[in-house]
Amino acid sequence: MKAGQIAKAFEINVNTVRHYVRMELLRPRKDESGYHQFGDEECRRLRFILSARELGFTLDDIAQLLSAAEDGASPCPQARDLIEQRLNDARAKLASLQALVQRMEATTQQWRSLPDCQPCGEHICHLIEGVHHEA
Amino acid sequence: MKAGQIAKAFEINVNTVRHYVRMELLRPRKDESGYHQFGDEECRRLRFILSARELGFTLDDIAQLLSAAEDGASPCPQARDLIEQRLNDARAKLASLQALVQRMEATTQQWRSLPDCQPCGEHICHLIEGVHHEA
DNA sequence: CTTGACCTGTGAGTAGCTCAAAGGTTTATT
DNA sequence: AATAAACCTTTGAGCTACTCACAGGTCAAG
Repeated sequence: MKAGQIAKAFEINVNTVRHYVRMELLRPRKDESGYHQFGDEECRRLRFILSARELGFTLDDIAQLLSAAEDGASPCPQARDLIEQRLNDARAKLASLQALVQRMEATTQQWRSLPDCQPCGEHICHLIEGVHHEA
Repeated sequence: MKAGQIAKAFEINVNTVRHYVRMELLRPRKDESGYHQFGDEECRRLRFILSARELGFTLDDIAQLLSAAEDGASPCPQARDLIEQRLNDARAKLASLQALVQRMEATTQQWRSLPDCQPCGEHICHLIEGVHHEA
């Protein structure tokens, strides 16, 4: 299997495959003419990579897990640790994103009843700066 | 006002100020010895930038809005358009992040009742690959 | 024997900072 | 003064996970 073929098999961009090769998450052999040869082992690794990615592991995490597994160790304890961290990260991101969406929704809502402003030398955009002409 | 002072005044990292200068969102004059001079106009711009950032505008959006305002036009119509787009983007991100967090939560939950696995030549990590030995 | 479809490695672009390095200026202390 | 501390400047690079462009090699079909 060459790069394009494994990419098609897993339905991912061939550049993603090459990216993983560059990062050394995948380490295919090469044939005489310099083409990568993806065998069963590489398919196994790629399947693992994609599953882990789905679960929010970073590529760096994945590299660690793969490297543990290569050393014959169980990657599970690390996986349990790492997913906790990623889950915390994700929850934090989620919270700030939720707050952002709420701010944006409230803002667009408000803007519907406000007129456009003209540059006045004081502010650049009343809407954005939240300056509501009172009185 | 020099870079460090305006940064402190707005409670942001001085490197962020410099970043905005580099992007030309801020364009302070320079004194004889090459130091940036942030005056009222730059404070106004920075206040605007930070407000817009809070509302989810990209720095690129902000550059457009500033440039419109500089041309004497009202940035409001653009702002209304752009925030719709950013809101759509944010909602999409939010949805996929929510899905991720749910996947992660369900997964960590499941993992609590599953033992660590050993490398078996078939899979790299049963936990991650979701292979549950059935029967 | 040429065209087209692959393949390779490398460099750069994406967003918004953040930090480091190398060097100039100003201020405070001795 | 001299010197050191605390600023300032520009520039380049690092972060994440790709994605694309480019230059050039390989291979199968017509």
